[in-house]
Amino acid sequence: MSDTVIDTDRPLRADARRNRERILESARAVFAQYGADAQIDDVASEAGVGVGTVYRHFPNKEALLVELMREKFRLFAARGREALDRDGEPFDLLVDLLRSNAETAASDAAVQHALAGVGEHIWLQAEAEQNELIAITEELLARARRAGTIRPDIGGLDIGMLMCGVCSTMGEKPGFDWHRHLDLVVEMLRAR
Amino acid sequence: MSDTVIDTDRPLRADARRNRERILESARAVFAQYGADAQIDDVASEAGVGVGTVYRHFPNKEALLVELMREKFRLFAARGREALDRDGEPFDLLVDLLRSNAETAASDAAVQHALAGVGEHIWLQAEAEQNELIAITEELLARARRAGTIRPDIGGLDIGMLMCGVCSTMGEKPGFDWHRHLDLVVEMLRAR
Amino acid sequence: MSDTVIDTDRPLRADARRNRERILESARAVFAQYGADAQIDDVASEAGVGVGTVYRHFPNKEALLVELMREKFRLFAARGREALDRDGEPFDLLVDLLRSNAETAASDAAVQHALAGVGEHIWLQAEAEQNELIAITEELLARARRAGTIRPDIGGLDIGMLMCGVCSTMGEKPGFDWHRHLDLVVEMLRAR
Amino acid sequence: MSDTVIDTDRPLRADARRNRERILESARAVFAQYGADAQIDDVASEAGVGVGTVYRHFPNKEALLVELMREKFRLFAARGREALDRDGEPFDLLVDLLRSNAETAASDAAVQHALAGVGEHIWLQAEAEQNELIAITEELLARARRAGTIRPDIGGLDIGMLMCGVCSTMGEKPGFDWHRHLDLVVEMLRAR
DNA sequence: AATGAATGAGGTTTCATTCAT
DNA sequence: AATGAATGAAACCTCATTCAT
Repeated sequence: MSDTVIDTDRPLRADARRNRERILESARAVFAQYGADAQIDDVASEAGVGVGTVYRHFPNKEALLVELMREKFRLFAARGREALDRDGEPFDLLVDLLRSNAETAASDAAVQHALAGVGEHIWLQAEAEQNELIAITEELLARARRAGTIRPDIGGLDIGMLMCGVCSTMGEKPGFDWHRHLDLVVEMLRAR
Repeated sequence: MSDTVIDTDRPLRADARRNRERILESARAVFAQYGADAQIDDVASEAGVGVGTVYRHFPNKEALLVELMREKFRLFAARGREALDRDGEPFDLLVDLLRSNAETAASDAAVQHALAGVGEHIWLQAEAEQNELIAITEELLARARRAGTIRPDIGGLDIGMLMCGVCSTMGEKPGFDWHRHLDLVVEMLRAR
Repeated sequence: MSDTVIDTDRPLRADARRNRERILESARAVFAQYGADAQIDDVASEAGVGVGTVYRHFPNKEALLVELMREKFRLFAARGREALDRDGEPFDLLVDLLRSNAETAASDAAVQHALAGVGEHIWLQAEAEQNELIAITEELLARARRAGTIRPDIGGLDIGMLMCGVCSTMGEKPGFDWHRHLDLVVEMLRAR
Repeated sequence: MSDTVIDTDRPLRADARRNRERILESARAVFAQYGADAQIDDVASEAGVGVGTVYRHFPNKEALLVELMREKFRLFAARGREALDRDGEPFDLLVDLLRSNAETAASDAAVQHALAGVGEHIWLQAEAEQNELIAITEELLARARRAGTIRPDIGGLDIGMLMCGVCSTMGEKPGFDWHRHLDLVVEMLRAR
């Protein structure tokens, strides 16, 4: 803790932090491409470190996946906060948010894995971040509700479920098109 | 089909067929409980047969999973055909169908696995059954469209995607409730 | 045993014998092509019988291989006897014999397997046939010795070893040419 | 080589190298005794390491066998080089070489397996070492040819084939005696 | 006597995790 | 703190042989 002051003059800790970053970066890339089946060894060599170093920073594979999911949720939350700060019609802001989040998920097999069905273990360990995200979503929903542009009975968890659903159709299933799926969801959300 | 007649005079076949049935039954149970990670050895011992017997009937694990999915799709299609034969408001018939199919999926981890996101390999090998299912769904949709009780732009593949989405929220994720998810989907489908 | 008389009026036994022949025929083909790694199932289906039938005639895979080797030795011996009956320079007769036997071996992976190095188990169970073959070879050698056209210190076992050696170079080893190998052997055998 | 200098300051490498050596040593022993049918697990436990360690050093069983064969070829080549450095009648030097190599092969079932007939896969993957060996043999042959003590038409590949042949008679086949076989080969090689 | 389905020990290989250096 | 070699429990699959029909 006391993050602000001493870090720079303790080179090893800075080194370790840099390593942690590199590991996460590689993990992002590797898991995004190959999904949760990717191997820790691949993450390590992509990061240019030994496996042991990965395990020093993350007790096991799951923990690494969890951290990646947390990151994603934090990213989604950050975008949500930006949306809250932005001017515009609340419903449209929400839709933009959902679209960009979906786009992010579409390029990351590990996210799809965690969001869609399997990988509950991972899901369950990111509760704080999810709650934060849901809270922010609720705020957007409240504004849209006030504006009368959204179905009034929709809650933050509903948004979560619907977006999980969209992610589940992002694979190579022939005939499926998650953009269309998302469009349908958006229409469903819109006030009549 | 014509179960009553010829079976008795093909004794060996009957035996093998019974085994095949038992294997599928066990596979259903084992995969339903442990998902696609379950082991062939477990399926075999659950069925009370040797591993070799499983491999005699299904060349590998995937083939077994595929067969289970095919079965499910056939079941869904059969229910669809029943719905087509039944009297009633087309949209309501469709909704009943979706509800009972979802209920079936909810009790089977392997189906969720295949429907939700991962397991595209499996999905891709059940094309014929999927197409059959989609065709039947289209017929139901057509009737509902004529009755004016469904959103007119919804197609069979849309139904497929939306139901995949519902399946993706059937896990233990806290706060999620697939019944609610399905209700939202149904409302979206309903003509305004 | 009394081969000539009773066979025709005991249909089952005739049937069985025909099966045995078919099994051996298929075994010849299958093992010739794939070597000793070929599977009993392949032999059975090639023969158009069930595996059980193969096992009724031969207690196990080895026994089948042994029988095939015995056959080969008998064939070699038969050719040897023909050579003994034929007129001609004894050494030349011997060389012709070796060449045609080598040609036979060259088209049969299982023979090579048994003759060359591995497969002693099989070798050891065909002693009677080998001794017969050696005895015939000795007779040919004796004649050639009397004619003064062969190295006088060569015995039947020597011929066996040298021919085993030739068989060991029949594989796909690049640069190797068993015809050349056999030519060298023949030159060595010739009296100076 | 330069074994004396750098090794000590690369500790981890030294460990791994020691393990690699132990694995090869055990593989030598195990394959020598049981032939190519021996199991990787046996090699591992003989070496006192886990199976995974064997697989870290050699991607599969064949690779291990190949390395053993390469070693042998390198040993044969080294002996050949020694012979080239030694004074003496070239033909006699060659014969000594062949005898000692044969003796080595006689105590190693895996070598016999690879040299004699089967195991072409293995053979084919040691080409470089074979070519080196053949080149050295050619040099010995050239000297003997100049000395007029060897049959002038014999080439390095001929020597290879003949020695393969000798190896093929090293098994337990009754009546066979590879020393006698080698003697015959030697006489064949000698200039008349 | 024939069939071929069933058996299951045994084989190779993978990969998350530990641990010596 | 970092390394990457080592570990070994699985996982999948094969195939010689048995046995119910």
